[in-house]
Amino acid sequence: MRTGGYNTKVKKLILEFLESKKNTSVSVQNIADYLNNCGEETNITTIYRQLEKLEEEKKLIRHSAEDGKKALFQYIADDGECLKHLHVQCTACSKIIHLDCCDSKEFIAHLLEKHGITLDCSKTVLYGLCEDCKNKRSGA
Amino acid sequence: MRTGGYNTKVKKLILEFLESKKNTSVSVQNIADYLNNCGEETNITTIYRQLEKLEEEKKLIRHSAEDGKKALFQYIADDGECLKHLHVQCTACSKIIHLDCCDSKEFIAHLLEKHGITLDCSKTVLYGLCEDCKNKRSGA
DNA sequence: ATTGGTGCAAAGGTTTTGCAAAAGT
DNA sequence: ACTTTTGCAAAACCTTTGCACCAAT
Repeated sequence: MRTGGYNTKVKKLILEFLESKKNTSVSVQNIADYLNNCGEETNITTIYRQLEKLEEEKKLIRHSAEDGKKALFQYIADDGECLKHLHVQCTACSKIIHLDCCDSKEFIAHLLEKHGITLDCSKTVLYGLCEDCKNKRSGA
Repeated sequence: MRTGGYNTKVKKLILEFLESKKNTSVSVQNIADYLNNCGEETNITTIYRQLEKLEEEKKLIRHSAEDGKKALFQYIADDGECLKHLHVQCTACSKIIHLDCCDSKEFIAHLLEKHGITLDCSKTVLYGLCEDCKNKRSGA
């Protein structure tokens, strides 16, 4: 039995969009706008339902916008590596930085060893200012 | 000019409640229920407005529930230490663990030095399973 | 033919806003 | 007296649900 369901236009386009936005997170509205631009006007309900499925298939992770008032979605690398490391999202430009370096993995290990905490990387997003945005800001 | 505004019953009670819940985060509804139990029935709008002010006064931080559909609030230690370290919230029992150990601060320093990222501890919450909940789960 | 996907309308939940009345300073 | 806070009603916003219809296998 396949898990992927049918291959519909909407599903393909959503995945395509998310893939092209690998380094950010997108809102339901962002997706709706994209589909509109593709000439594939899609009811927002359909988008919600597709996202639900894509989340189950572990093709993306869901987190919430900074204001906590809506959901944002992030594409996950096919190899599943994204589920093993943390992500930082810049509070200014929304760029997502993948922390797949040793030190960050050590931090995750530290949490487990010293604090007994099993971190859930799919639910956690760190927020901060990235280098580029900091420079822009101090330059201003 | 004072920043604190007037000292109203509602404000006092909300702070009192948040202080008593230092190690969790509470929702607006939690606060409303508490006020009700105190015999101080309060319109939910008022609670939202008080929380807004308390946030400005840096007495609490706001983050979003796991489902991303509502805001949660966490009391901040008077000395402001909470703004300098990260917090983990257990996805099972909602307990908040303060990461004020050296290794965690090293991690924050690492993000700045190696990745140029200035982490914002007031906006970041890590999610994972705490030791107690993990043991309960594996024991079941 | 069967199963899964879609659109629409309606409803649910959380949060915000405007205005007049009440309370704190 | 003056300023802030409150309550109420209404609205805004995001998300979910039910049902009939359409599309993919």
